Amino acid sequence: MSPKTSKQFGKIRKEKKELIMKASLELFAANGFHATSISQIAKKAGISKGLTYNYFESKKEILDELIAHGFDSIFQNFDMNKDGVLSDQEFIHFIKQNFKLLRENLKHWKLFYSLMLQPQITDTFSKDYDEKIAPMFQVLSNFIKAQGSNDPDGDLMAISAMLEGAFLYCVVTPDIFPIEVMEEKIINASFKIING
Amino acid sequence: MSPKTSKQFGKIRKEKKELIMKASLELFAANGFHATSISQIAKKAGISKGLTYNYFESKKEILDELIAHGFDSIFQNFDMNKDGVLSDQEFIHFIKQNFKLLRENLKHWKLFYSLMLQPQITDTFSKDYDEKIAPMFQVLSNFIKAQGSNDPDGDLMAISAMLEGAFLYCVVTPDIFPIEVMEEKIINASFKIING
Amino acid sequence: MSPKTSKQFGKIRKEKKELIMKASLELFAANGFHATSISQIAKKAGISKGLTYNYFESKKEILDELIAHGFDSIFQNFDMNKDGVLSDQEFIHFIKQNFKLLRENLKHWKLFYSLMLQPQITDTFSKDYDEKIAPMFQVLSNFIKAQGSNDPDGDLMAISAMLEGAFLYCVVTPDIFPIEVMEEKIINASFKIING
Amino acid sequence: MSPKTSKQFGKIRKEKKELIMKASLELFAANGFHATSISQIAKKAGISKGLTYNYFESKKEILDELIAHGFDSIFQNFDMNKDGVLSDQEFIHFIKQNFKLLRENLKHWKLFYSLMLQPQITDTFSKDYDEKIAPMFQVLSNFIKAQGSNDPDGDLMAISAMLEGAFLYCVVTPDIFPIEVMEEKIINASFKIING
DNA sequence: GATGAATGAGTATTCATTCAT
DNA sequence: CATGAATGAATACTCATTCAT
Repeated sequence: MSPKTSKQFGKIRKEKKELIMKASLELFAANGFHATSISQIAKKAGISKGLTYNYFESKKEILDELIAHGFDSIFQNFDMNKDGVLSDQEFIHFIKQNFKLLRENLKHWKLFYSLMLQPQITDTFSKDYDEKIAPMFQVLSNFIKAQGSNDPDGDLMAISAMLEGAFLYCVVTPDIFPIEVMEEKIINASFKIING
Repeated sequence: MSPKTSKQFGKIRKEKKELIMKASLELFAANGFHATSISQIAKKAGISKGLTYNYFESKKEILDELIAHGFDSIFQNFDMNKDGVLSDQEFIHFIKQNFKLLRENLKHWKLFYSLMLQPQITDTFSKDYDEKIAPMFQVLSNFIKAQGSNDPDGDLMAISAMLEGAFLYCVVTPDIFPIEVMEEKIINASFKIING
Repeated sequence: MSPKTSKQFGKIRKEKKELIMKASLELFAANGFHATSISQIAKKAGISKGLTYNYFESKKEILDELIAHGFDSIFQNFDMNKDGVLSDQEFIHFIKQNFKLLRENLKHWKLFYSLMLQPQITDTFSKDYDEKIAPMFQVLSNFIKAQGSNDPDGDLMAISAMLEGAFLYCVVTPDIFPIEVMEEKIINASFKIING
Repeated sequence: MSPKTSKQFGKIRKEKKELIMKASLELFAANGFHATSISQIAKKAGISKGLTYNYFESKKEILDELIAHGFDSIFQNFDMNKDGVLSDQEFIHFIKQNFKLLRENLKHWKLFYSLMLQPQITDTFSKDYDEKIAPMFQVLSNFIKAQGSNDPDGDLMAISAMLEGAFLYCVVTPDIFPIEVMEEKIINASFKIING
């Protein structure tokens, strides 16, 4: 007879919101933002269209929260040794860690890549992304220099491109490129580039 | 008032069609397929909405022809030495040739990349792309083996990823990464990987 | 923990209901019936949406009760001398009394006027309004005749229109037309019309 | 076989636009702006919902054009003797002219009155209305002063209110108040007020 | 009595596509 | 070949109302 406590309501809100975001992420990643309708999201989440708007102001806001949340879940484990110098073993672990995060957030990465190619959707996104990814470059740069490369900038460019391309392959054709093998080859190639 | 010859008509048709495709490519590359309307295309091409349907069955068909045409213009210059073996100089030229094609067709590439990430748009596209790109892999593979690499498959993977990533950088942030420099570094890194 | 008496409950009910009606009146008067949502009303009244339906069957019913209640609060002080004859002083007092009621119920009047112009909202409203307002006409009519007007019906028409227009001005542009001045001029003009 | 000329298209556009505005005016006047849906407008105009947007950017734009057009059709015949002085006959004619315009544009007036009471709909509207109506006050003011009234400002106030109220009666209950009679009584009363 | 999550029908608006001329 | 008026289905979003707790 008593009304629900605000704690109960909070729990419901949290769970339902996650449900909607999960459904949205899958659809956005699979079909793109524009091609995904609120109806589809609601259907996939098993709720009514109207309820979506009890939790999000707009379709765009779902995307924004998804991006913010994606960033967090990807980059929260990403802060070791940012400014220091990595040993060979630590570098290897660093790359493996990145691939691990990729594997665990494949859909987020797919979403990010597709947003990159349609920058008008989220103008703020690019900036955030650049800021978040910059430390990664810094780690790489430090390592390359510490290894005594004779062209640190060039090597950084090549290795970054290689990583980006490897990620893209994993995202687009995860079943063709075995991520574990890719991972190992990328690590080996990195050392060859630096020490070559 | 002399009636136009069918040859003249053919020429007009061809030119109008190219006009529409040019407008579409720019809009699709800039804003994405879904976010681009037939009205925008017609306006940009300087024709009426209705006329568009005189040349294309649907919006989707414009995209399909754009993809097909993009493939052609990219890969038509891509058939030298497919099955043979490249010298170092020829390999360098081959990579440079690829970057040249990229530079000249930046919008097509942007479109391709965004389509890659939304495969449902053109299911046939992926297959075509794979078929078209396969010879490139073959050329790379041949070269790597001829260079005496001790892990040809691994090196191919790494170099492919590096190229793909380099292309992606050039497409997404053409003003940040100077393509010419990128080109040189990629070539150098390739040799290091193979010979390292 | 003693259970509330039914009397206490009744008091709570009454107060909550008045709270809702007060909030509704302000919003309806300011923004119109259609442009006002139950959410807004509930928020303004500091209660939940659902509770509104514990006191009113529907949004429409709030309006209906508001109208009924508005009539009451306006016309309850309005029954002196209905059938009798007014002296000059009493007539003046009568007009002043009307302006006083107007001033005290400006929002009700604004609501009434806007409803008048959208009769479909409350079909019953017009009839009620006519019935309620009829005695006022009667008082005016009696006074005009007693004053020896040579065109009682015409004068009634003119004075009624003048009062209605004055009320409208006061409702729509209360800051432009000083009600007190308006009041005085209307009274003077009435005598001029009757005695002219 | 030949395409429609731009002249033909212009004619179609003009006629269709008027059709939509006519339907909209009737519905807005009868039911109010908010309570009228685009579906209703399209249905009444005998066209599809979509076509409405070929002619108007939004529902609000229909209202705006309706207001602008209403002003024009009401006030275009309204510029005689604005700054001069009216004889008795000219004053009578002036009032009659106003009632004539009212009769011919009853729906526009109804719309205007209902907008007045929901000022948030068109903030610009009030200002325009005030500017347009000001000359009318000027004409009245000039006449009253020329007649030698001993309280010109007060008389202007009373007469303005009387006119406004008369208009409101005509708009709201056109079948109860015979406009012609009203007209005559208003004129008489005006003279009584001024000369009283 | 009180809450706010949930629903579903409704609203304005967009847009690919058709068609008469 | 060329036009743009016209359609209708789809889309994002709103809101009165219900209901489990």
